[in-house]
Amino acid sequence: MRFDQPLLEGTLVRRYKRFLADVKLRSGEEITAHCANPGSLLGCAEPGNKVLVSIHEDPRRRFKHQVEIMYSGRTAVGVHTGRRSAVVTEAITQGKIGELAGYATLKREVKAVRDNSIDMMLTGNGLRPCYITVRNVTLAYEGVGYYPDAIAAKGSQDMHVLTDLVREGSRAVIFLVVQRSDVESFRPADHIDADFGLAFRDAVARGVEAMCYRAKVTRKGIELDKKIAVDLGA
DNA sequence: CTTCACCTGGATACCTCGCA
DNA sequence: TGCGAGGTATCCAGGTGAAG
Repeated sequence: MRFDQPLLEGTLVRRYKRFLADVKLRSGEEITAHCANPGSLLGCAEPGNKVLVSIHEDPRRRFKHQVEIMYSGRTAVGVHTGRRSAVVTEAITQGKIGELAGYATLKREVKAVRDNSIDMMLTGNGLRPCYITVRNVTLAYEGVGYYPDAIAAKGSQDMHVLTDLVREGSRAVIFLVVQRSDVESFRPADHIDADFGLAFRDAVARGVEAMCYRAKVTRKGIELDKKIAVDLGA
C-alpha cells in the first residue's frame, strides 16, 4: 500500500474527540486533521511528537488532512486503522503469507453468526473456509508489541467468536499487524487487559491460529515485512 | 457492579436509481 | 444493458451513560 502523494510533516499539538488531531505543519500552519484511530494510541499520541499527514482534496471531506503516521521516539507508527485491511489483503493476494495461500477467493467484511468482527474470509480450492480477524498493534516496549492498548470487552468477545468458528469446523485466524519497525515479537497485553490475555490463550489452545506480521511503515507507504513470533508466555 | 447499546467523523463497500 | 452518481449500511474501538 503506497501513499498517493508525499506526506506532510508536522508536530502533534493535541488529540481530542477520538478522531481529531490538531497538527502544526512545518510551514507553521496549524491544521485539524482526521485521525482514523479512536484507540488510546498509548505512547504515540503525545503532544510534541512528529506526525505525517496525507492530503485529500475530496470536497465531501470536512477535514482535508488525514493522520497516517505518528512517531514514538524515532519509530514511525502507522495509526490509520483503515489501512490494515488494504495492507493485509494486498499481502494475501500477492501470496506473501504462506499460511494463507492457496485459496481461490477473498471476501472482506464478512458477517459471522451474530457478530461482525470478522474482517475477511478465504474460501475455495476445496479448503476449509478460513475466517480472519485483523487487529492493529501500535503499542510496544523494548522490542515487544502488545495488544490491546486499552481494556476492551469486545477484544475478548472476538476470541470467543473465533473459537466457535473452529468448533464448527472452519479455520479461524487472529491476524495481528504491527505497524512499527522496532518490534521483534508479540505478546498479549496482560498488564492492560488480563481478560483479553486469558481469552487469547484459550482461543489458541482451542485451535485458533494467531499470526503476527510486522509492517514496514515509511513515508512512501505501508507493507507487510516479516512474520514475528507470538509469545504466549504468561 | 456489570453489561450493553449507542455515540463519534470519515472511509469503504454495496445497493439503487436514472440516464444514455 | 451498462455505466456513473448518489444514498445507505457498516466499520474503526473505546468512552459514556442507561439498563439490568
